[in-house]
Amino acid sequence: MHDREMVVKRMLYSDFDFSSFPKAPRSIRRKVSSSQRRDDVDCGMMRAIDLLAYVAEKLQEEEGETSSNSINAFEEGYYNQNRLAGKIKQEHQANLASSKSPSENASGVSLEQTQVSDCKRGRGLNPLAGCGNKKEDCDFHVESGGVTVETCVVNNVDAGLEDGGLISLKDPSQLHVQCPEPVHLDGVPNEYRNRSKLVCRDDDESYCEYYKCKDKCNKSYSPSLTWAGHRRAVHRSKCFEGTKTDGSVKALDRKRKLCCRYSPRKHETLHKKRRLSDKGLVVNSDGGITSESVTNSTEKRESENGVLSDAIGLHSEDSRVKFSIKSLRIPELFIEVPETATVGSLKRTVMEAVSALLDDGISIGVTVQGRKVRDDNNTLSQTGLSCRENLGNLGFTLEPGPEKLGVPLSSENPVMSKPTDSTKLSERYYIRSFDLARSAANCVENNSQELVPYQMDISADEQQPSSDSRAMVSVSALEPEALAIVPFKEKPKRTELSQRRIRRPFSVTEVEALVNAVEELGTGRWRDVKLRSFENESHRTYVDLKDKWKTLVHTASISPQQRRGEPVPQELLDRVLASHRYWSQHPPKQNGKHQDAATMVTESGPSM
DNA sequence: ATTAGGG
DNA sequence: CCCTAAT
Repeated sequence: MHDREMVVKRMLYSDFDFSSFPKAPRSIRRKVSSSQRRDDVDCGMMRAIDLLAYVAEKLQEEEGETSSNSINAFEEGYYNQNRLAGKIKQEHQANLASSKSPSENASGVSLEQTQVSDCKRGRGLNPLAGCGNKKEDCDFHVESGGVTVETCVVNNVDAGLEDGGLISLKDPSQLHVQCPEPVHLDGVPNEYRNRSKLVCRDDDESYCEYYKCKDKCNKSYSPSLTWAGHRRAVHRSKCFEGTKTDGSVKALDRKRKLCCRYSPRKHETLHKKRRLSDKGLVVNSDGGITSESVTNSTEKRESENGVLSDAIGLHSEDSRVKFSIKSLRIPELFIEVPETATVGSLKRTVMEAVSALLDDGISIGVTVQGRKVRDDNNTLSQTGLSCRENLGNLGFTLEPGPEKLGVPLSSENPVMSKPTDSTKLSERYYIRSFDLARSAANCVENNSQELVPYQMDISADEQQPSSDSRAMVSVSALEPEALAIVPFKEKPKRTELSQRRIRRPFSVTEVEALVNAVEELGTGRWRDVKLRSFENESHRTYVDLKDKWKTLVHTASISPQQRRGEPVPQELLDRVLASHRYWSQHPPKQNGKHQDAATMVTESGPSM
């Protein structure tokens, strides 16, 4: 209840005077039962928005008489009329008081519900329908972002206009409407606020602006709560406690995440830099608020989302490795809750999920160069973590405790099975594996205060704005009892076992060494190349060398203008092409003596 | 474990 | 760089 009140209050922090709106008779309004209104809440919202559209139009007409610029008539009309504020708040709170239970939430429309439902409504609706207005063909767009307040107002408006009670106007100038501010969750950047305006255009070339909500963002997931690890089932029954009716956690594959996400947008470099390290809990209302939206208010998110933060600080001397862990995160956490869930319950769901994870015990994995170090007996230097050679590539992962692995879900808790589908019971369900967490550690070279960029910071530049590896909360419109687990269908793309390695561009020196080796050994002997010229560079695998050669050949084949990155001397590129050409015609003999560079150059002819 | 090639 | 198939 408190949560809902809070939401509503936030919705209503701009007041709306309702006194000038004629109301339908009480008898009519009373006909709308609580359940009806809940079921028809979307319609109610839209009708209210319709009303607002009409009001806006009227205001616009008013404005149009004195100003030719009517673009923002709607908003201006709202903002210029302040004196009738207040009453709607009382009405809305009254509605709250009359709602029977928090779960019904008939009038306390949640943020999620608002946005999703408005998304559903989408465009193409006639905002004037139901208002008795003659206008037609309004292009009515609703895009996600901030329809919240309208909805809130809508309920009140709706209450007054049930049964299509005729209004919203002998003298439109008497209308005094204050435009409610859109309600946004913390961290939503301005771009979404800016784009969240709704444009209502009619045939008169005049239009007003509302808030928009994209209708393509309707995808919802079946509520479920699952936990995953290593292709083996990991069920945390604790996660269900208190969440099985209103929330869920599910691991999803990365592709699925994209379904309800805004198309990527460019962000400032600063945001890019921070993207990965700042990623955290994100509220996603089916396209409304996405993870990449949360790129500001860093400090706050640090405290909110750093599940384990400021964990370790180590110092070093001599040959010791020193590093610090800024934070440990749980980025791949998926949570689904019904759209009727309140923000408060959403928070609780996340909290329970995280708590369950921690309470059930986790183990720490160590990755070096993105590769898991399995042998606990290895020394850091043995794992290639000599700071002299490897800078900033020590990583940690949070994993489920080993005792949690290998448990098929079918033998678990009945909650885990779909209660309505007995055939499913016989299937073996697995919870998708996913990155429970990962972190980057700073490895500082001995005798140096120079910090190596965080792995995440570096890779952030490589990431698209809608990059993965973040927690996301989506909202589902499905029934709470549709609790389901995720059948294991496919191998997860990447788990903590195989974190992507940091990108480390080859230096010219390395390129030269590579060219020298290939000239001598030929292509196809990458292991030998590795051993010959890169044995001490543990982060360069023979596959890396092979790949680099491939890109070198490509680079040498394109025009200099098309090349990127640190320029490779043309002389080297020429040698690359020469070697490539030569070894294409002279496959290195297996176990045979290798051709040396002199021979190659000779046989390549004068064109070299 | 290596190599080759597509992504 | 990653992933996978083929050796």
